[in-house]
Amino acid sequence: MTTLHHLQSDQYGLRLKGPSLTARWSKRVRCQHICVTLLPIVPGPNSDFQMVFRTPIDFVTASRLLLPHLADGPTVLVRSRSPEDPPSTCPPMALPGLYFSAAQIASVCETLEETGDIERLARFLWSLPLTTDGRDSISGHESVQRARAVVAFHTGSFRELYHILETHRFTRASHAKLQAMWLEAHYREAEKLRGRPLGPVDKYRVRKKFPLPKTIWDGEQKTHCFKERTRGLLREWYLQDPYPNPGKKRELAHATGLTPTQVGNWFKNRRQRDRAAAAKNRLQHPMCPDTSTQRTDGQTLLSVTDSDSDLDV
DNA sequence: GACCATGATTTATC
DNA sequence: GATAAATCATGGTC
Repeated sequence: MTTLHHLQSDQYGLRLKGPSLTARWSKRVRCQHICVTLLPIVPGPNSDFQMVFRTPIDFVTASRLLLPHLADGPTVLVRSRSPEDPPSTCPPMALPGLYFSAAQIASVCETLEETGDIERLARFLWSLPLTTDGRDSISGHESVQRARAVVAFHTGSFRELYHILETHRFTRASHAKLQAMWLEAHYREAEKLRGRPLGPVDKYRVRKKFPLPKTIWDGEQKTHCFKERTRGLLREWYLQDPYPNPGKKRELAHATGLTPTQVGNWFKNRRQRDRAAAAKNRLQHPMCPDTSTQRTDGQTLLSVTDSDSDLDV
């Protein structure tokens, strides 16, 4: 788990200081648990004991709750630093009773987001310093902003969600999830406004009304129609044989720049719509002879109707 | 808002 | 695996 790795690699040597007790904390990861041992440096009535935490957030929460009771005086926890890790390169974040770097906070956010425990994620975010302008090292971290967006979405704070998504640039890896949240939030608001579930067309209009912000969209657009030259080639081949074999499909795919699947879809749709058009034609003109012909292999081959040839396929 | 065209997907059948 | 049928998703027009 990423977070555990970060915590482990950071080699916490937390020191608990108080008038009557100085204890050194060591931490090791045991399976999926964080195991923390309190080792009194000054011999006294306090014996060694261990605390085991399931997740980093448990570790954080428990530290905040328990440590003040372990010292007589005000508790100060500091991260031990190696000489090559001067404080200026990694300013610690002042959680009450505990310091974490921005990277560590981001890791906790990622872990909680992965586990889906939004309530705990919300509590963790709430415990962070109040800086939301994105200029500090915490808010500048994508994982933290994504976590804030997730929490805003799940709590129905859609205004906040939109603000986060519109004012922070996210990497491509986050786009799919954030786009889904953006759309779903707008769908829910529209549903609430209309008092009924949205149909596909309603959703389409919502999407048009609230296009994805550039911060969560790379600008790539799916093509709605193939190029005219491509469609011309497909039409020609279809007239020759509406049931191309895999070899022909590959050949046509190469010629058009489409994938064989796209070629297959096109022929599939074309046959289906030709049949529908022919059926409709028969209903409207029952006396007219059937325009379908038979393939040499016995399957029905539908001719291209007048209306079909007018279609810009 | 209704409707259409079109590419993609899903489901059932052979 | 290929196909038919139904359906969804999207872009567009009126």
